[in-house]
Parts: sequence; C-alpha cells; structure tokens
Amino acid sequence: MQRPYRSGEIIFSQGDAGDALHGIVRGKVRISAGDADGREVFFNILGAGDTFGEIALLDGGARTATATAMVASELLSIARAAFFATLEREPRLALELLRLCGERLRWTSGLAEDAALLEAPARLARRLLLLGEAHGEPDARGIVLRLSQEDLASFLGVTRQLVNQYLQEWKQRGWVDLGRGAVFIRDKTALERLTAR
Amino acid sequence: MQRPYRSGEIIFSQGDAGDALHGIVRGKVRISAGDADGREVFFNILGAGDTFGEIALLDGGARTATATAMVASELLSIARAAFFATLEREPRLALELLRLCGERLRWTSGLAEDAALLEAPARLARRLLLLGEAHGEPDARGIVLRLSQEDLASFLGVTRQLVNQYLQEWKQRGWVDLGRGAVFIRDKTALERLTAR
DNA sequence: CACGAAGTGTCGGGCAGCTGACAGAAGGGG
DNA sequence: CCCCTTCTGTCAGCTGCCCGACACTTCGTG
Repeated sequence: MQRPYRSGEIIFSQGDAGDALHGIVRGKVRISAGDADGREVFFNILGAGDTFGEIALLDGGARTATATAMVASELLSIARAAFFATLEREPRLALELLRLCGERLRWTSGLAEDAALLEAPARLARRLLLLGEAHGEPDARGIVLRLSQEDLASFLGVTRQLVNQYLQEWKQRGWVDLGRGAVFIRDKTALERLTAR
Repeated sequence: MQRPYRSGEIIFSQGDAGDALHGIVRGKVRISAGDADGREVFFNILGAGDTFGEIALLDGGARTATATAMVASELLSIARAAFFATLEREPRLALELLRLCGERLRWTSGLAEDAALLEAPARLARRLLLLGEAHGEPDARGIVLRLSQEDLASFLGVTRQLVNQYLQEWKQRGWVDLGRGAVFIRDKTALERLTAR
C-alpha cells in the first residue's frame, strides 16, 4: 500500500522488527545507522524508483539501519507475507529482487573497502563523485549536491571540520564550489585523480 | 562442476569478469579486496557449506573482491547461464539465494558500520568474537582462531603493530592467549564489554 | 521582522594510529 | 639438520584526524 511521509519522518529505525519492503514513488530517503552516543553513519541516499528494506524482508530479522524521509515522499510498501505470496504467483519478481541485492551488495562492500583502504580526502572525493552521479543536478555552478557538510561527514565517518577543511582546499583550486547545504562539483577529473588507489 | 584447489590458490581476482557462483564442499576461503600498493582488506572467511561469488553471478559485472583458498579446498561451481537455466525449472532456488544475499548484506553493512563508528580496539574485539563464533575451535587454551595478526589487521584496516599492541594488553589481563598464527579467546564477556557502542 | 536554529569557516591542542626498523622465535622444505 | 621464510614483539618518531570552542551567515517561523 502507498502512503505519504513528511520531510524528516522516520520510516523505520535500526533494531526495529520490521518486515516490509519499501519502494520510493516520489522523494528521497536516507539510510543510516547510529550508535548510542548519537554518532551516525550514512549508508546511502535513495531516490524515486529505488527500493529499500530488503534485508529485513528477506530474513525477517531486525532492521540494520534507519530510514528517514529527507523530503516529503511517497512510498509504496509491501509486507513480508504479501511479498512471498506474490512471489509464488510471479517468480520473475525474485529475479528483480536478486538484481537489487547484487546492486546493494556492490555499494555496501564498496563502502567497507573504501573505509579500510582510503584516506579521508580520497573517500570524500569518491563519495562526492558517486553521489553526484546518483543525485546531482546540473547547474550553472557545476553539478549540485544538496547535502550539508555534516551529512557528508557522517557518510565518511569523519568530522564535519575535516570535511570543511578539504572542501575549502578544493574550492581554492577551483575543483568545487560551496553553498549553504550544497556542494557544486566543477572539476570531476581532478576529484577522480584523488581517488586513485 | 566440482574441482579441488590448492592452499593459497586464487579462485578469482577482484576486477575479473567472472560469472560463476561457488560453493565450498570442503576447506576455507578468504574473501578480500586490495589496492595497487598491496594493502589488503579482508571481508570474510568462509567454510564448508558457504557460498560466494553471488554479486558477479547476479549482475554479470566484475568481481568486487578476490577469493583465495586458505587451505586445500574442494569447490562446487555453477556458471551464470547454467544457474539461470536451473532457476527456470526450480524457482525455489531463488529463495535460497535471496536468503544468502540477506545474510551477506547483514555482514557487509555490519563491517561498514563498525569501520565508521568503532575505534580500533572495539573493532578488534568484535571481529574476534564474530570469527570465533564462525570458525573457532574449542581447545584447552580457549576458543582457537587460526589467523595471523597480519590477517587480523587486514580485517580491521589497521596495522599489524596496533593489533599486536591490543592483543598484548588483553593477554596481560587474561582475556586472550596468543600463539604463532593463532589467537585463543579466553574471556568472551570481557571482549563483549569492549564492543559496547 | 526579530529571533532561534542550523549551517559554515577556522583555530589550537592532544592523541590514536601509521611508518620504518629491528631482533628473536617458530616452522618448513631441501 | 640447517637455512630461509614467516610471524611475533617492541620502540621511537611523525601526522592525520578528533575535540572543543567560537564567530559569522543564512534560513525558517512565529
């Protein structure tokens, strides 16, 4: 069934006993995990056409992450029982879900690999490029990424100050431009050079 | 089809255009990724009954990681085309693979989360416990984990020296015992306290 | 339009973890 | 049995990143 979510509304929380798969009809959803002290890591940002919540759907276990609507959004949800019932009648649905899982696994293992192998500036450059590709909108000042530096920091597992430090450096060099709650990517190639492993 | 692998033999390498799913009949396989400079991250260690290589199987893309036989092993492999052909006749296979994907996603996102949120000692304690659960053998000196400190370090994305430093500290306190190429877990509860987030 | 909240920009001080280096112990293969 | 390789244990710098703090700007809202 379909229903709207307000901006900032929590769709489900890490640890919840949830078992529904959600699809985004309209809007943006952020997937994150946090610890008791309020520190947070971003796993992903999803947009229209994306699906999430597949882990709990598959094994019926607790939610591994928290999903929050970043803007007013419209979500389509299907519960575990209903999903598996549909699967019986429509086996091709499984293939679709498998494709989704493959994609998700690529993204997540990429995150883990980057975290272990890359220094902060390389990780920042890499995430900027990936997010730019997925959610950036073209603009006079470059490809716009509507994310606060705080959010970027959570994405990398570093502090806001460090993110600011590198962005400032790159701004000097003309690689990016900065606005309140936004980063403008101006020189993709320069950022790509930074991510060289 | 089934075939044996020698200890240390590479099953597939990161970046390869592989498209087969592998199952472990006998032996142990390590899944890792590396950068150009030879640094390496471990993602997982798998044993008999486990399956791996599902990402490339699902989307036909490049291997995200390298798989190496840690000991002499026997693997069962099925190519992409054969797998999807079987899937047509046996739709329940898809459910099995979906369950596997859910499991893998849980593990991988746990890795990414830990890397971002936990300090080195907490990560070390956590991985010791998880690996101990999956691959530890009971022994007079505790639960044995047959892994060099070098390998443990790759698992966490830190240096061998740091791993050694914490293991020494914990050995003093009687929480673990150390041998060449092995860690003996003696006090699970103490290690669990360290992982508290 | 005034105020509070949220975001940016910037600084020092401190420390966790890295680099490089070396010595000793424990296998393993010829 | 001996040599070579692998692994452990340890130390002394160095540095990347964190923490706390504060000023300034922008935006939303009553």
